[in-house]
Amino acid sequence: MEEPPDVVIRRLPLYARSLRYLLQEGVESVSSQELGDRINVTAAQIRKDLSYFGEFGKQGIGYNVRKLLQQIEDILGLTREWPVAVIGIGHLGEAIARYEGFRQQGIRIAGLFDSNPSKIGKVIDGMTVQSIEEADRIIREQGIRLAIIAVPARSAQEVTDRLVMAGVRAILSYAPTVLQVPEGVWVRYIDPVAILHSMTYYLARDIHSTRHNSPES
Amino acid sequence: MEEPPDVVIRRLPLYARSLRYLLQEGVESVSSQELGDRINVTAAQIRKDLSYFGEFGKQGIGYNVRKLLQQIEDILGLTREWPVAVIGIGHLGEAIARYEGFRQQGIRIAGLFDSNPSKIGKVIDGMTVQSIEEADRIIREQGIRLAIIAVPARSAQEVTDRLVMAGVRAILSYAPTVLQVPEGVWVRYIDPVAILHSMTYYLARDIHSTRHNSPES
DNA sequence: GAAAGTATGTGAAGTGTAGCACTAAGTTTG
DNA sequence: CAAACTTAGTGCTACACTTCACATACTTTC
Repeated sequence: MEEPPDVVIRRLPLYARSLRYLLQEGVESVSSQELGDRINVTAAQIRKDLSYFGEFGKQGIGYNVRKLLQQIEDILGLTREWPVAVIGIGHLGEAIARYEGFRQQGIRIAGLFDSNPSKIGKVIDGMTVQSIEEADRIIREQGIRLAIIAVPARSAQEVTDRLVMAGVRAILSYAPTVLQVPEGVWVRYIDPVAILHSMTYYLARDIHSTRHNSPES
Repeated sequence: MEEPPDVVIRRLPLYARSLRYLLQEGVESVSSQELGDRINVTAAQIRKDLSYFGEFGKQGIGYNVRKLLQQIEDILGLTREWPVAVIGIGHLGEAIARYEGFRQQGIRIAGLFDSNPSKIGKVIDGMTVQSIEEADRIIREQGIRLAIIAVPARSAQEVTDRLVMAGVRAILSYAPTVLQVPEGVWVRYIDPVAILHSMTYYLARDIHSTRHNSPES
């Protein structure tokens, strides 16, 4: 079996989420077509994606929602719980710490860290903000491999180096800068400003012309 | 000249940002190689991308930082200011409203909206949270075409329909659900949970095997 | 229980993007 | 001022991903 491409891995969580919604709605069976319509992905794409991991459907029927969800969660490693460190407890870091969506499905906020002494000791949702100095030890002790960075761009690289040194292997960064990491460490970015700036291109163009080409991310 | 693909449009803001940093550092000239090294993009990619819009460099020299930045900002429509409506003022919406990064470079938060009466009237950074009922009028009056959605998944589609009806043409959604929009409306998503869930795949795999394929988003 | 209907899994074709490698044009060196 | 060096712009190639379309398999209908 071939190695699944990263684009496929990125779509799996969307399939999983959609299946969770279906489950809540009490739907027990779904076809690749129905699932695809919900998330604007073609049926063939879904079937191809899943085929990297096995055969999960029944011809003539479709997929059992609960079973497929379990299998995708298993593939993604969501059957266990992943402790996550959050670095940088400004407005954004605090919102992340409080976000219910993280609590579920395999993610557990395991530590909040900041370098600003005025933030340290602050309690957010039952968790105490700790000094960044403590991060190394706690990451090592708890075997934390996932971190979310919400610090200013200027300190993001320094924080990253530190985290990687302590054992973090996957980073979700909200800092508006590209991080350099050694082989074997995964970085993904959340960059709302860049997204907005890319959309203004189309808005500006649409104002000047009437030409349209297909939107939708 | 050919229509630039969307992937290229999405990279332009990254180039722009990197050029802004270079400008702050006092660098006046940069080669595609140097710029690429900073943001982990090949030199050829940068040159190819820019070639969709014209010729901005000097052979043997590279690019004038200030000039290239201006030209990219011009392409992206960032020479004017885009008013943005923010819908959903929970922890995240508030963090968005307070984020300094939005204030700069063409984006101006023009209105904060929520459906929860207990939120309405709240003042955030000098802006008063208004009822979602007011959004239609204000979007029309101010010609707002860009919106950020930070509402729960269950109300995201309803809010979207409303915004589109009022004239919004580009939406950045933080809601964990796929939105259906008519032709001519752009939607992009920020989905930290999906990103984390895609990274756990690699973390889980690395624990079970020693095989590595290249990380980095 | 045969025929019609539905939907998966997948080889093959099609599409789009990234990178190579070369030409052209400028600069620096001696 | 010529030779060596640097770097942009770009046609072409290679590759990766998406979509098509069909064989297969299961279900429902009559």
